[in-house]
Amino acid sequence: MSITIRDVAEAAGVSVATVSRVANGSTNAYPVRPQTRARVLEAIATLGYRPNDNARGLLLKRSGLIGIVVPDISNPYYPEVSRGIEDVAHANGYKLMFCSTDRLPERASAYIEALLLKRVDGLVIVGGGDEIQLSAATVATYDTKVVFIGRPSASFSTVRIDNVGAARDATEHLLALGHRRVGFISAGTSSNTVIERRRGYLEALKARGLEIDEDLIVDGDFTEAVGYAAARQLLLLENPPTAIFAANDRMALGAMAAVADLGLSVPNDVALVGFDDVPMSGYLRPALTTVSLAAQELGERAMEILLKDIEGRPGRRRVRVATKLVVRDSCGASAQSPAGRALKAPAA
Amino acid sequence: MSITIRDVAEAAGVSVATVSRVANGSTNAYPVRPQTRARVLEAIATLGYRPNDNARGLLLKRSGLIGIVVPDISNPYYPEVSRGIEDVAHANGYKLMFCSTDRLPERASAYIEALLLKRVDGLVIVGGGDEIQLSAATVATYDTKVVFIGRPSASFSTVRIDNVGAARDATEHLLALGHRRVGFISAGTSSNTVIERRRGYLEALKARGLEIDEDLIVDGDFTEAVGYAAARQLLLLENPPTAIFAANDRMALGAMAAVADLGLSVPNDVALVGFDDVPMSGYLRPALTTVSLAAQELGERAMEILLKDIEGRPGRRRVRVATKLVVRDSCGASAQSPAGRALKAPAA
DNA sequence: ACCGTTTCGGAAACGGATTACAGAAAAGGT
DNA sequence: ACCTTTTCTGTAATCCGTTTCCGAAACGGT
Repeated sequence: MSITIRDVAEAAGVSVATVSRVANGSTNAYPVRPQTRARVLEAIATLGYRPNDNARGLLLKRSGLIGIVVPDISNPYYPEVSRGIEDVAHANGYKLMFCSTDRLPERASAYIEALLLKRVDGLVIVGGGDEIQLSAATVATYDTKVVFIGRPSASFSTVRIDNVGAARDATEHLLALGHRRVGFISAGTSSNTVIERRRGYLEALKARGLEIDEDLIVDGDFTEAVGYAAARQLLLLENPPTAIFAANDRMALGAMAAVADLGLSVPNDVALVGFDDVPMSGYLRPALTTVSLAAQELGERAMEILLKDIEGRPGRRRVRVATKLVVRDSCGASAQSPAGRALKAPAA
Repeated sequence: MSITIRDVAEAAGVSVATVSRVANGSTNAYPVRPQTRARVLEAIATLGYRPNDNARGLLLKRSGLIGIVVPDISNPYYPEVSRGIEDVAHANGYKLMFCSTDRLPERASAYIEALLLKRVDGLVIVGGGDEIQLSAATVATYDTKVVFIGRPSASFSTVRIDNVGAARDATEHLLALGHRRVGFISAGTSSNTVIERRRGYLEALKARGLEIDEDLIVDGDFTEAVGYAAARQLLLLENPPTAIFAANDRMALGAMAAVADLGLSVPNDVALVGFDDVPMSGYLRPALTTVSLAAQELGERAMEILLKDIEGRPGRRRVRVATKLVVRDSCGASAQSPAGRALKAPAA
């Protein structure tokens, strides 16, 4: 059916060994004469030969594949991370196998298993959701390099941001602007990420000696729709918050819509801060104040770790990528410093 | 190093054939005694045996992989398409190899080549960009099933939407609201998709006997940043448009920001219509009027075609997925029909 | 106890590419 | 011309699962 190396060998009148040597950069130890090489290359071209990666992988014990598992492809944050991984992977001759679990445990484990069967050379697990349960013992059987992005681990390499600190800073920013009732739109307890962001929020309140009002903490699920509902719930309280901190930008967008639909305005009636700094956030009006976390860089760092591991310099590495509060208009701070509006000009 | 089927056989005191029969659903013709089966299963579990997919693929000539190539993972439209593909693929035991070309020709061809080397069982090429040049003769050498989403082809199966018709309807909608100067934010000539949308725009104007003002057509590139710049350029014309039709939602968002920054308002000063209906669009305020194109369904249809092809019922299939103009607030029509505001309640 | 079925398990071939080893051809030296 | 060295090419083993073909064991019947 498909063209094998033997077909090429026959067409060129040489042995399979010679074809192989031509196809890959011929080993210096076994050079191929230019005219022979030319004959082989011609045969490859005319037959349209494509070496079978299964056969290569079987023998070489490497697939040239990196597996990447993300919780939810429709959240723009993950594509950004993926792009970082992809850029570094591609530059080093690796290809990506990309899987989105949609936060479904069965799908998550099915995908991880499939990636292992494919003998990926490395595995990047993105996000801290509990749809993925990985004991160190389990991962130890994987026979591939593993790195986590945004998930704490005592045994494996991780690339993370300081969610607690960033959320604390974001909340403190609102408090510094004079807000005393700050709502928080959370997202369950299934994701480490959100748990940490919530902790940062609480720490900021405590640092100011404010007491925690549980009514001000509402559960979301990372989507606009639920952000909308959560904000609505907050704003319809007897004693509504004057500021809302949403655990991600998508929920912040939903919240912004809810504020508008209640006839209120951001930031005058309600200040709003998000988290992630996805591309759209700077183009909302009012532009969204949010925590920028260099998603692409997270991916790049993770892939670099993987490369080192693959090249035989293993070790548990832990990288922290810096975050930055991007102050735009939605928090109301720009009235004092118009420069905070990052996107007056289209240059992002 | 890693556990092979022979290790398992030895541990269980049986032959490799028996292990294989247990691991897969034992062929009816060669049953395995329950106690033997149990011994084997136990050995598999304790050793943590994972059959090598390279070896299987080599022998069985199938990889269980579907390759998918998208132009730009950061545009939310493509993740939606992917999810459609993924759902159907996953339900049928196929896994996805996902690649984003970032519209770079070298990367596109490198990825397609890599997917072919991996012997994917099927290939979905998404988008109509010219970074991918595929002659029928080239694809014919691929030795895998191929389906295009959003790219016309005389020789291969396609899943498409009626871009021309949808753009015509969207433009006509603006014209029906009384607009006579309607700007169009395009996106180069490299993508079929945008060429068709532009044609639809022009057809709508012609149908009304309006003459084309080239100044009203500005080039974008699918991103918010360039949408912003393009809208700004349009609105600063001596004779600016009263309505703008953007070739996708991301550019529409940029345009919305530009309108606001010029001290104008949507829809009162400028009516705005987008294309794609990405998740955020319903949560912008004003909510974005846009063309909804069932991205997920596109993916599902494509994958279904692939499955049929793989199962031995080949043939060139052409599927059209319906689009729908979702009238929200940004076009100014909702003043007449408040029901047009699709997202008063969070239920999307 | 013997024979004929049925049920199970094993040996071996196969898939396609890589590479160590050996052997052939060409080049170099006298 | 002949021998040594260098340069090239071919043979065959190997990677790991699957499956076909056979032989062995177990069972039932008489």
